Amino acid sequence: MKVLCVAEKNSIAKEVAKILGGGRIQISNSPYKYVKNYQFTFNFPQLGNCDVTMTSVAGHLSGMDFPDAYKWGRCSPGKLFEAPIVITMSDDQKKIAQNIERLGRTAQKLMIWTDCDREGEYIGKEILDVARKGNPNITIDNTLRAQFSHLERSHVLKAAREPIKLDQNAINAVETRMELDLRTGASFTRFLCDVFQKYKNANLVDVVSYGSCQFPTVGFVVDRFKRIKNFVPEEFWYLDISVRKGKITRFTWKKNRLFDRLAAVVLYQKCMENEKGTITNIKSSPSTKWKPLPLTTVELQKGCSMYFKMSAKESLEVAEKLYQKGFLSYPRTETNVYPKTMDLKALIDKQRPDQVWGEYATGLLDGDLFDTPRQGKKNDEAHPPIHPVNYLNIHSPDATATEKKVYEFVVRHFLATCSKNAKGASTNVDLTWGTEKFSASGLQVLELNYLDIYKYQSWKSSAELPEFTMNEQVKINSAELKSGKTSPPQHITETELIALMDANGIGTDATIADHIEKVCNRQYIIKKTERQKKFLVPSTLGMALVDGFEELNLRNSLTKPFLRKNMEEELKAICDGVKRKNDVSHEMVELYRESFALSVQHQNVILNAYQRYRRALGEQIIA
DNA sequence: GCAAGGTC
Repeated sequence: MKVLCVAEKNSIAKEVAKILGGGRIQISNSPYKYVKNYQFTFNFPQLGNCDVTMTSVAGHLSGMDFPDAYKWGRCSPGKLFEAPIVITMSDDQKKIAQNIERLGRTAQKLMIWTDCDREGEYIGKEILDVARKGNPNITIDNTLRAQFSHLERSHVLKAAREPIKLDQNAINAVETRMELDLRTGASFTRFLCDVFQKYKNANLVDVVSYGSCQFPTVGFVVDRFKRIKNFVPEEFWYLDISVRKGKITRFTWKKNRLFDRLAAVVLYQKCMENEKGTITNIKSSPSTKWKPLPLTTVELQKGCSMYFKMSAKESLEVAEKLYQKGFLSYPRTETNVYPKTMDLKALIDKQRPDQVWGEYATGLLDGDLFDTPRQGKKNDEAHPPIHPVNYLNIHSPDATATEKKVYEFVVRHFLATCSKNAKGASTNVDLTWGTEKFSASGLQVLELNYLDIYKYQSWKSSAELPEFTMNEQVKINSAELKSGKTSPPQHITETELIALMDANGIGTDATIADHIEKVCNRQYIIKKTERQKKFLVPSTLGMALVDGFEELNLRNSLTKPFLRKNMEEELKAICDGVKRKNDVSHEMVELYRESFALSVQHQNVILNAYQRYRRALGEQIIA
């Protein structure tokens, strides 16, 4: 029997073929240069000895679009909520499809090896539809679906031997997402371009696009910017006291601060009637600084943005190159727990030759410094956390500067996850003076452990506290009533933006960087550097869009993350079989249609917001 | 000239 296996990308096809084929594989080219065909034999329990061709696609095999009659300018944008949708293929996708169709003609069975996530399930359906064109005997019911989450040998063999079926619910969920994103994205984008037409002619704005991820992204940046702009500093008062015992120790007020000056003055005067205070509690406890969790895409991007000032897009691109060259594992992952089968020590072993961290790696293996990694709670069931798979000598001139940084970061992070937590001892002393309570704390770092390799973080001992005893009467050395002012929040950094998007389900690990880049290109937000600090601010247009849409008071805000989150929940309901695709699609389309109608009706509100900001230009730092 | 999601 002939079996056609299709993976989501060539790298998976290659690895799976290597495992199933057991070394006897024939490789041939396909019409598309990134896809190869691997031929071998394998004994499937239900099918017996089979001639297998393993190939792949390269992500989605098709896209969605509107028919010609609904192209830009040929219909009013609102029509797109009910327009028919056609499946389209790019030239590259056609080449890939051609390969599968041809291979399908001679195959009796199709086995899907796409990633085990929602999109993977849909890609599986795309593959099935193409293979069916070559061979009508192939149906969704007789198509096999391999279930695997990583490429460990026994796991892959089990996946080949115990296939299941494609999950129609997951396929429906993705179809719903694609349809909604297309209808809402295209309709609002065309509408907004019309609204801003006269500014486009003046070259002030380019395409004014709407996307269910773009707007909330801009919304986060605008939100922070406004909080800074609208910030009013408030004066506060606090007691600042010190005690002398051998040396001077400062104590902080448990009330922290008061915004009522008179109340603070009264308390201060009451306390000043006492010359001494009493030590009411002494507590020493071990203190731990936790090592990092295994590395996800989002954490990689946050780290590279924070420590190397790299953009999210850039760090992912670099990690991808390192993955293609075989140095790093697959860099798009949500998983922050290592699979049980992963041989951590073998991976550490590969880092021994390094002139900088080789000694540390050796210490982990030969000493007693190795410690079981922490286990995060996220698992995408498709890819392990990012880790080095092969040694790269970054001290040689071959690698680029950014490759060196990213590789070193991944290695140090990986070694840190396999190290012990940092340990310290903290002491807390409570003091009562008159009616008020104060405290002082000291930290002694005892063992740096992972911090020896994870140079991006630090943990320092504070000045040691004197030896106080319980109920000890101590003389107050100094006592002052001081005042200060609250300060505004800082401008949002790309790191924070990534974290906000991740936490609110805006985009995926693979697309968050793309969305940030897109809203930069659309000139909704601007990257700024001041005093060597990089941050993001909204542009005039970005501010106006967020303000304008907020002023419309839509039932479901387009600039906040809730709508997208809502859609995510609806998609999950489809996956779980709780809701039907058509119902969700219909409900959501109606919801957007209502917002769209109001936006069209009150488009002057959006335009006014823009004109208002343009007039205010000059004294603003926004462009 | 439109979306977001895959991947090279």
